[in-house]
Amino acid sequence: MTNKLTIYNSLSRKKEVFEPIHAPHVGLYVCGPTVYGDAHLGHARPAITFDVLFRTLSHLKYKVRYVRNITDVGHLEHDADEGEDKVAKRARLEQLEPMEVVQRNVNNYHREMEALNVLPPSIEPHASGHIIEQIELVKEILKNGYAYESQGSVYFDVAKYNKDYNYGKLSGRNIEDMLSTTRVLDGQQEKHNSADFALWKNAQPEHIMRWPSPWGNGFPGWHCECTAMGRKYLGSEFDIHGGGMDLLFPHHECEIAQAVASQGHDMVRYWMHNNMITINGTKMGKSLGNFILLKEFFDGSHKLLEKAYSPMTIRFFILQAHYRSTVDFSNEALQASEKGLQRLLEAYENLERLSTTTTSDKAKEVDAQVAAIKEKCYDALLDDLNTPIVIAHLFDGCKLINTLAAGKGEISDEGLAELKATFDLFMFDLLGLRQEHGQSNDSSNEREHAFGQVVDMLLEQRMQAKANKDWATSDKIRDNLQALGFEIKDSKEGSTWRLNK
RNA sequence: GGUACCUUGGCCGAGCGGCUAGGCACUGGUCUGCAAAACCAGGUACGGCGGUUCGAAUCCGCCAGGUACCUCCA
Repeated sequence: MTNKLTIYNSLSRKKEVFEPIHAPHVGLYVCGPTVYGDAHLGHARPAITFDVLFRTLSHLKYKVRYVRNITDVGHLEHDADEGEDKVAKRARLEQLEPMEVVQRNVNNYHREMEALNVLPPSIEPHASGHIIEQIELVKEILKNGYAYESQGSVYFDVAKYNKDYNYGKLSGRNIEDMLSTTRVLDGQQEKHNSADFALWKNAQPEHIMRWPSPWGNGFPGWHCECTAMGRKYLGSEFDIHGGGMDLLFPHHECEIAQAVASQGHDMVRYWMHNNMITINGTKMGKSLGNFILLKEFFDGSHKLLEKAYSPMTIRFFILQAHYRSTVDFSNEALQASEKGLQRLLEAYENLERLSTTTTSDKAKEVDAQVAAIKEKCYDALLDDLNTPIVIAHLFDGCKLINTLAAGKGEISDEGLAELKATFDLFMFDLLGLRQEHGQSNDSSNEREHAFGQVVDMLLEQRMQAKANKDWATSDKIRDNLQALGFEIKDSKEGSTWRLNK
């Protein structure tokens, strides 16, 4: 592989060649979930997108420190200044400790990410565990004159900042219009300007989640955590910051402002944003109430789902679209993904059965095809993580394997090894797909194994019947197995089966 | 209202000025005792109207429709 990784930088709105600041080290920060509820399909997208990035960077021999935070404080509902803390609200409703809510949802999130084969990040810091760092950040911004204290809260002075720097450079909005139109409205409000955002919020004693600070008891503003924790673990300048497109404004814009206001220069080189998952053409979002939980996909319990979809189907479905495109949920699309993935995985299994030849022009041709597939997969992945193209080339490999398995064409030992290596690398290591084994605990594996042997036994009897041209018996066995959900595939070597869900 | 973005064959979804994307579904064929699976073949799609160009799904303009952000959201 000779090409370099290019990524689309939201800041420049262009694809750029990725050059780490301190090679071979790479700092990657991604906004993780606010843990006040279960993860839905929308959460899977950034997790999977940046998981592929993490895997790709690691494969390119970079030493990646991947930080994905847990927001467990400071994220308010509704209006950023009036709303209730999301976690605190949930705790109140369920009569739990806030940290009980946090722990439960973090546990669930981890379980679901594991099911999706999303690798754990290097560090997963909690906002609540970094109050001191956030207070320090606020102090620095105050000291530099880009914030003001007001009734126990501290607000970022957007107008002042915008005079010296450029507030809005990431989201591309012209903040001057906003500032001039809104200035008239307030005067006696806490904020000087409605565009200003909270760095620290005063909290009354009845508020459970509050910490002491130079400005009184309170809690940090939402945007502070990422700036403070990103800097703590990745340094005052690091490579990549990712997250969903909906966070671009205000969250990431504010992060930039906070970083620049505190340290005088940018903290992040490349900003990456994944697009949204839509449902009937509209964004899937908690506030819209049209979201489907990941666990509902896995067990098929949501009313919009025709059936359950496995975690790998979800992962494959997401990877079949480019991360910067919206992708629309539908049962039809999901089922298409399910079948496509199955086809790939079965082709991989067929690799085991291929025989090789040592010398043949035909084999050389096939070997060349294999090399081309590998090369194209690399090119696609390094081109801003174009996973749909990678998958398209894997399907080419899939066709090649099946053709060989059908006894047409030849492949050399080396070609076969290369083909397998290509699938191992791209399908499993980089795209992070995996074969799904029903249950992973041993006792059920034993049971499944025993059931499998029973099916094998039946198929053996069917082979006997076929050998005797006793079609009635052989068809009866096949039809009965099919009625139970088994798919039977015949070939010259014998029959194989698969249990369809 | 402001700012971005999107509109591709039955469905999903790549594409970034010329070369078959791919998957699912469908149709025909090969194989098979019959099926299934697999393989082969088949459909020349780019919202509309103009423009630039030897050449446009791809660039420009207008129009139509849609989405996102501007308030919490991955």
